[in-house]
Amino acid sequence: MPNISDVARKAKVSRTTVSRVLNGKEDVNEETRQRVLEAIKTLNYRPSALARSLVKQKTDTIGVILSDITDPFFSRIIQGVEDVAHKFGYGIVYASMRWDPQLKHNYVSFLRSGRVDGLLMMGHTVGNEDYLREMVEEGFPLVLVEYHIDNLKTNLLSIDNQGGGYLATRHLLGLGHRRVAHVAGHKNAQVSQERLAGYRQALEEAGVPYNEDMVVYSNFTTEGTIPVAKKILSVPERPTAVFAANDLMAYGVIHAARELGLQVPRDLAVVGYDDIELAALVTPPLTTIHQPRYEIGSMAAWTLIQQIENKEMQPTVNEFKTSLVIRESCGATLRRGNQVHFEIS
Amino acid sequence: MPNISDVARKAKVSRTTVSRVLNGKEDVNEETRQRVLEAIKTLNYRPSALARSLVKQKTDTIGVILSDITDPFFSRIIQGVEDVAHKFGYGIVYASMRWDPQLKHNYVSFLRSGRVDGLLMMGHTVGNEDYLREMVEEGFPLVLVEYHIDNLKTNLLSIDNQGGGYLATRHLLGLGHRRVAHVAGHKNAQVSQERLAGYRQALEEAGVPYNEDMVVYSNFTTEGTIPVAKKILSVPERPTAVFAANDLMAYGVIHAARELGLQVPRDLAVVGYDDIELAALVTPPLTTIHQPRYEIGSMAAWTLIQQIENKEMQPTVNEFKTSLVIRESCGATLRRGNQVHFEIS
DNA sequence: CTGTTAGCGCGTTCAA
DNA sequence: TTGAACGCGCTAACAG
Repeated sequence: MPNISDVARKAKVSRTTVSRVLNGKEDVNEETRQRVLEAIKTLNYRPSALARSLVKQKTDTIGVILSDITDPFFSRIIQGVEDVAHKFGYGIVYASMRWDPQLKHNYVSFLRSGRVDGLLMMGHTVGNEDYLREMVEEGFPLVLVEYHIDNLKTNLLSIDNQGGGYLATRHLLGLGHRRVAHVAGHKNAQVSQERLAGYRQALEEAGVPYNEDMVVYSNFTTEGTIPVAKKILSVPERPTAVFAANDLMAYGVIHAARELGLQVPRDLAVVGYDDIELAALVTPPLTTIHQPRYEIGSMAAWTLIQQIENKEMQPTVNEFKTSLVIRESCGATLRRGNQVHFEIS
Repeated sequence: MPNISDVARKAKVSRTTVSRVLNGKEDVNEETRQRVLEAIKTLNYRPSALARSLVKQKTDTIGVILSDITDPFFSRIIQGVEDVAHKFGYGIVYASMRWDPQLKHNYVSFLRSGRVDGLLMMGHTVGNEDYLREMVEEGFPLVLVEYHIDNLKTNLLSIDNQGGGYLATRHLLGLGHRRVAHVAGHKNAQVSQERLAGYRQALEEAGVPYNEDMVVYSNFTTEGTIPVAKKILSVPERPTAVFAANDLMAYGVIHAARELGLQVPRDLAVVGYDDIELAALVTPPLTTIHQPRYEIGSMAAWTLIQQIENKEMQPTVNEFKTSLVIRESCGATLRRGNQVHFEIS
């Protein structure tokens, strides 16, 4: 790979001049500029982003660290992030930490040691994260999505997870169910706790005692959910409804139910969470909690870029609301004709 | 952010010595080492990966460029890539080019200008890609997945797409179908052409004339497929079977069919491609073409790392086979009891 | 065992 | 309009 000196030599100018045409400065004689351009072309020269970043202390890149890059929940969020980032001239690099706090920490160090101008983190685990505090104190641009840390003054986009869990559970209770189970997400994921809290809130409001045998933790995947779903559906007093903390797990529940000879929604009502694209399109179409994912992604990217380009900016906090989307997996729409009173959500 | 000189000053040694303890060299007095370590800790010093990469001409990072990071097809591949890369001490950065050749080109330039040691590319578009030729000629480590370019001597992992298309179509023909439609993928994706060729091959073999009205192009997404699927299912002599070039589009077909009052598999047989995780788990379970995705991903990463660490290596070519997974979306298993002769695949 | 010197590839003064 | 000199933060070669 040729470097800027090779070009300078070939064009018979100084490296400084090459640098000037590279960066589109005006004060270069048109003739020399052409000479330089030609040299660049014949040498097939490409400036080193590395060296450039080193001297400018700027990479024009943002890093996105997420819990699991294969989770469809992130798909629309990522689109939002990309659209905004590209518009502002930033590239994006992703890192997938696969719910491993150690791997997450590694990636944070990896990326912030000069590789990116700022970090967007989403899909978090609960744990010791003093290093995030340090980052914030040092002024490293950071945006967290769905991740509240006490006394941490940084940009935060939160989604009303408790509200979502509440909506989902209330819907099931409103349909007359009393034995409502909950399949929670990753035990050390913050959203799991919040959605569970919403579930409990709805139960309490309806006067249904909380029974911890009705709650199982899973891992946000369909495959991982099938066995635990089978277990919870095999107890003597089996639940008649399940609220799953994401759509993938909801399909795990549905699949498990089918293997046990139960039909959804006839024998079991199921509500999911996330409203992934497929939720509307497969059978049964899933009743689920919708989140404005594209908006979350674009807002997150915008916030991060603002902080990168304006270090003085005060941290912002945005809360996004969720909504219930009623489809067919809990029988509400089917019953609409004759049992409207069941549907109160 | 403190730098290595700050540490050196604090520990009252030279920068070189700091560098030595940083890189775990043995020839450092234990006492000085401790002094340095302490200085590092109190200053909260973190070495700049940027500067280090600049001097070592090595980033310990591989870049992965893919067509659409939100496509579940990539999920297991990515897991394979990550497992291998981490084992060898490499980080990974992803870029999603969203089927935009220009964006792809941009990301290639972006990443190879010193940001990564090698590039893994998958999910390709057909187009002018002389820049890939240049990369290969310059010896830049490169692995292509499912992307054949004439006379390009680089590492290639190919999957037998034509064979997969053939398997899928033959299965439908073997079940007695004669009006078999095909929903192809992105028009400028290479895999689309190959799977289409397999479709035609099977038709020809069965003596069924090729009818181009039976082929529509879509974009590998469920949403994008619903309208075109509706169109192809609304012709007077409507198809009784559809081979879709990926599973997401197969679900688009199924959804469209349902909206038209057709039941799958009773009124329409559908075969997908990819065998994404959800394919086995939603209703109807999808008959589809399986590809060894985890193996593809791990092999791709391994090959790339080999080339990075051993520049003399000869390019390797690996071809992976596909297989047909029979589930319920084309009625084969349902008929097994009484019409076994239909099933020849 | 430790320090000095040189250089990775570039951008940015400041003079000329 | 151009170039020399310096520095970004780090590692490597060579002395001592």
